[in-house]
Amino acid sequence: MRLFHARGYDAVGVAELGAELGIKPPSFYAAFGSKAGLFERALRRYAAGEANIFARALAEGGDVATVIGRTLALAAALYPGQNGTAGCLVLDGARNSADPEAQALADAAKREGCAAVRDVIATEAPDRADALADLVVVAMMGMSAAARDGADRERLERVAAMMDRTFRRELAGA
Amino acid sequence: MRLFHARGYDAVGVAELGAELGIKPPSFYAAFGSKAGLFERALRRYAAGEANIFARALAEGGDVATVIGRTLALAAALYPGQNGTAGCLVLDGARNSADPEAQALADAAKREGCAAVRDVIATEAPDRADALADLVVVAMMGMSAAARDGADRERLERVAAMMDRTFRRELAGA
DNA sequence: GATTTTTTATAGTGACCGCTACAAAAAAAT
DNA sequence: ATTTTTTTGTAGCGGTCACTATAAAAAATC
Repeated sequence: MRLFHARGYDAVGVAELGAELGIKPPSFYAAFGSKAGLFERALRRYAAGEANIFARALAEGGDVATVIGRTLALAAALYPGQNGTAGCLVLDGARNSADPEAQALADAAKREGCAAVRDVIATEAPDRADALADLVVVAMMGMSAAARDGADRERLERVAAMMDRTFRRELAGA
Repeated sequence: MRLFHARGYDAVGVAELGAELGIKPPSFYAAFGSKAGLFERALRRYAAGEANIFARALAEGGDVATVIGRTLALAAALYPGQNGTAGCLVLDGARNSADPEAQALADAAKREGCAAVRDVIATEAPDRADALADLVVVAMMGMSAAARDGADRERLERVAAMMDRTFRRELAGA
């Protein structure tokens, strides 16, 4: 998960993944079936843990604006990463990958996350849920990309604060 | 340029690039020196043409808010692309690339573009130019990523309109 | 302790990568 | 028209890719 997160799907080889896990290729394939098989498990583990910032923000309760603002703040705190693991694995892990299977896996995870955001927004603004969800997702994708390009937490937090104000205004009135 | 734009630096091979240009590998290396050499020329051509949406927006004049709003609208119109060339070549062309030379070339082009945005914003808001430029750049990176994930023009235009309102509000008052 | 089953390491599969040596063909110069 | 230079195509360089056949070691069963 860490290697995929740090360098992206294509840039990491099976031999290196095995070395990180302390196993050799045959054991790797016995355990995961394929490189994409491990990627799928990495995506699931990622989405099931603390990296799922929207789920964490949602768990703390509050109205939609509070949840979204908390999500953006968590993104700013998490996306700088450590050991090169910047940005979001789901959003950017298979970006520009030549492997259609990896693309499909990441795409499915993205759709799941985006749908969760949209559904929560729809509880307060059913008519504009799609547009508002797009706003949030574009903000997260942009922050993930900026983090991968080296943006630190301070810069991301400034952006997150502005995006939070934007979302509240857009949610409140047309 | 089109192949790099559509699939990213690593996913395109020299043989395929040569086939697109109607030349064989030896002629390719005689003309461009290396794969990264062609990528550099592609980035320059991209930034020198109509894909440099900020330069186009700036050329039409107006105050900072007008220029930024126009930039975001142009991004929404351009980023869906055609023949798979979605998003921005500079922002996403070397994303997750394993080649440090390609990364450095794209990074330099990004810095150049970001500096241009910051400098223009600084003419009206010198104190908050960095933060406001980050907001714009994150918006563009997010729209580029969303376009690469299949977002169409309509969705991007809705996001661009919201980001335009955000920028005007943030520029106007703290 | 002997036998069977599972797991692992060694080694290598064909395919593709960026890149290039070499020689044939085309162009230019004499 | 002959020679020289440039350009180009053929073929292949070493290297890495995801993946696997085979056989040795370890574990489990009898």
